[in-house]
Amino acid sequence: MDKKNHIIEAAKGLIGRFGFKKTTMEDIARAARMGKATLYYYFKSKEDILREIIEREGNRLRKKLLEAVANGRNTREKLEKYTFTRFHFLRELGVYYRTIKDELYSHLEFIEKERKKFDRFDLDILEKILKEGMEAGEFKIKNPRYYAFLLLQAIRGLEFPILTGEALSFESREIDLDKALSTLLNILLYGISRSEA
Amino acid sequence: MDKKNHIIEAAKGLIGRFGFKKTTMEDIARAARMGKATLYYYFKSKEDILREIIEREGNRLRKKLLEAVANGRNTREKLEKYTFTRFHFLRELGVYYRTIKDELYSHLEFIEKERKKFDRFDLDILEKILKEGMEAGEFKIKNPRYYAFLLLQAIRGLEFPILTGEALSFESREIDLDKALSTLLNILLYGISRSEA
DNA sequence: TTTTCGACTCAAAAACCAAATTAGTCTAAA
DNA sequence: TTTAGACTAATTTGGTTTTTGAGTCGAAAA
Repeated sequence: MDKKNHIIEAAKGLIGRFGFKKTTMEDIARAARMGKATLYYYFKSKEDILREIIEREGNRLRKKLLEAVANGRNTREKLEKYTFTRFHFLRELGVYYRTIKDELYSHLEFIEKERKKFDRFDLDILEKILKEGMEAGEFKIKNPRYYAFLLLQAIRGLEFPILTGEALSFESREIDLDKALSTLLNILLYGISRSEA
Repeated sequence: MDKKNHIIEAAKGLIGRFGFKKTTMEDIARAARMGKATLYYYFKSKEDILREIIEREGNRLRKKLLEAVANGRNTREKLEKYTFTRFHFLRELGVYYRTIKDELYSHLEFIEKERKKFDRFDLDILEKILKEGMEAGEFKIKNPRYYAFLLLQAIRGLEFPILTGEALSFESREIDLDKALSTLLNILLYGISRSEA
């Protein structure tokens, strides 16, 4: 298990720097100071190593998100902590995500699977936040899961440029994303009319 | 000028069906029933034909959008007409856009230019809608252009899947985008709390 | 028994080259 | 002013060889 971690760490570094295709099994073996065949004792394929890395990163982010949300006192705070956490994690992972995305023309099924898992998680957590808001009497909506979905897409509209590596710019200045996110939350919660009240 | 239109139409059909690279100048010449050299009398290069097509489509969309918005009686209606028009145009153009995007690994500068032109246009029109809303006493915000920007990004979050060709799905059912867009506008205008009032 | 490795295979990718296409030009004629 | 046929130079294609790298195996070390 400890060895497995060791391999994962080595692989993560290399893949992050050079991309998945450019990183060879020999490279990983060398970085982990062991023979190539040994890797196959712990992992059944090169793809399997990537699968594990992605799975772990996913779990790490989910854990972070749950912790972040737990600390919020009301809907506003929870949403803010949620989006910020998500956001900084994505930024941190950005390069990684992109190199992999670019290389894997053919999207691997486990990446697709992880993406779906995350979609569900996002919806679950947002739905929960909305339901708690309703219980606290903050507002009343009929279909919280549908609302969660719309919120999620709206938020993604802002974070999308990060994933593609473009800068989000407004009036040709690069934008402060935390601030933008915060204002967007205000709009979503209170509406344009009341968002500055 | 009429000949130019004729060429553009021929080219548009072919490029739409087979993509930009697969369509040869001879193909276009044949479809327009003229010699290849004639094309070069009207256009300085193959790229130049594409440039003109894109520019024209852009103008057509902008015109449609202006018309749509002009018919709205209040902010809500204007935004709805705006987003719906945008949206259906994008869907119609989807295939076109995608084949070109896929082929032009290297993004051409005139496409980038058109994209920027559109960004500005979007901001301008949304800002105008918001300002008119303020004048009508519907709401009061400090920085309408910044708000226009946030609105735009939020809306893009919903329409993005169209551009990439994915279906936007919620709970594994494909979603009615007009309806989703409409609800999102409610949220943006009135806030979650009041969006169902 | 569990773990590691060097040496091997084979499928896929890179490198290479020749042949064919095709964007763009030119000259001349309608 | 507009059109076209013949031409060129650059790019793309298709087919071949070479190299690389994922994955296996059997033996040895721990």
